Amino acid sequence: MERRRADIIAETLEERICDGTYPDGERLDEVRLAESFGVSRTPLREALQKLALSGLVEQLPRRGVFVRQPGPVELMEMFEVMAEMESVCGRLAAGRISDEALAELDAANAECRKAVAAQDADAYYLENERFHHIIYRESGNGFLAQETGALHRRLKPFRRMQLRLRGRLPQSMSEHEQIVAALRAGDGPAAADALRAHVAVQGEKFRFLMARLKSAAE
Amino acid sequence: MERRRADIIAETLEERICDGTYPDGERLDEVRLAESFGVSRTPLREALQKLALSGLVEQLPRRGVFVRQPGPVELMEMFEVMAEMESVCGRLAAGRISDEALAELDAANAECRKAVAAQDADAYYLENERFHHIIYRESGNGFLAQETGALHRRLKPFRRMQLRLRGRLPQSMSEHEQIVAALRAGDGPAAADALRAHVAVQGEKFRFLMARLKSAAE
DNA sequence: CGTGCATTTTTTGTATACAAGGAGGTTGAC
DNA sequence: GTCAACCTCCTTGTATACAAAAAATGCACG
Repeated sequence: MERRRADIIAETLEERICDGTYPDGERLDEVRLAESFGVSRTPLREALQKLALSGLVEQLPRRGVFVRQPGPVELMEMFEVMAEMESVCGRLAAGRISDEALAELDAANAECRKAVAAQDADAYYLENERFHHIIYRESGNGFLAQETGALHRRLKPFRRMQLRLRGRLPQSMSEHEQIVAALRAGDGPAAADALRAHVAVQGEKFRFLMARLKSAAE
Repeated sequence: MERRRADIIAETLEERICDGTYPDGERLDEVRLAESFGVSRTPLREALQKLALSGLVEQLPRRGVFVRQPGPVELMEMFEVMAEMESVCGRLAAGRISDEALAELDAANAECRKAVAAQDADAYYLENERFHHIIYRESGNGFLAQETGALHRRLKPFRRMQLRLRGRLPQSMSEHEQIVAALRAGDGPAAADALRAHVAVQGEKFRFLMARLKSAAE
């Protein structure tokens, strides 16, 4: 499918930006990166443009590309949108979800429960991701599922963080169960509210983390 | 701001794809287009990649790029998402909108009314666009406003179409007034419902147009 | 006459070479 | 001594040249 060097490079750079290897504001030097990847500037430039369109880097004409980590304000905005989109997915899915998908959700939740028992936040996140993607898909709207998935991906590192807060795992777990209950009942508004709250609380927790990090830095 | 040839070319191509100059499935030849623009393949390729990321063309590795007009199903999906996003904008805006913005909405509506009286669908669409963008902005969420605007832009040619249906202009007008009333009252749910319905009806009208075109072609 | 393989040709992907614009330093004037 | 203008170097943007892969064509064989 994607056998172009440029795409592989874009993927790698995206990962590095998300995991913080390149801090905010860092200039990404074309020639140096090209060397390090063992390619010429051409595919590297294509990769950078791809990143620019995803919003991960800013491209100042004739000046270079700079890593552009979303600030606190933008992050909260993104979490708000994420909450709303998941909410919409849930509302639509409530009327369209199949029995098989409900079983899948149960299975994912069972795995989540195991992870909670094992206090394994990473494993929890993995299954949590599966859980959410099932709902996106069951919205019955491929375009919505894709867009929601894209935003989910972009917020991934930040969503993960807040799971490490004490007591968050069991709380998230119970929210998941409420969501499934609403979906099983075919109650659109309830599913919408439950999902919106579920994601909104993630934003809140994350905000709290940010504030703590900031005050710790001072 | 954007003084790169590649960006200008991307813009031009985007327009041509949207207005149907290049039909669905058309292969976009790099060398021919490069010649026609009087540039080399490099900036042209960058433009094509940009379009690929916006979803306007599909890029088969080692095979070329092809215009990819959204099919009826995908279009309806996009309209559904559009309706939901506008709805969210409206709900948020109801609690955040300023008096100045309300005045702007009134002004835009006044212009719309003039266009209705003049039976000028183009003028109507112009002011209609302004109307909606004010609401996006007043959602108070820059990220949401940007994403909603992007989708609006993509659906633009299809939104325009349905305005030419008989009786649609006055109907749309009255919907606008309901929306402003809900926003002025600070009634989030009402604004959300009004906006969702307003956009959803566009999707419906558009679907009707599609069906008619299709049957006419047979 | 049709089909399958090989060759040729076209086209994409990548590398390199060239041009243009900006950033920073140095020098000269006030 | 300081400010400004000019010059130089470095980086980005663009063009061209090269390589590899896929499509097309022709030839041979069944």
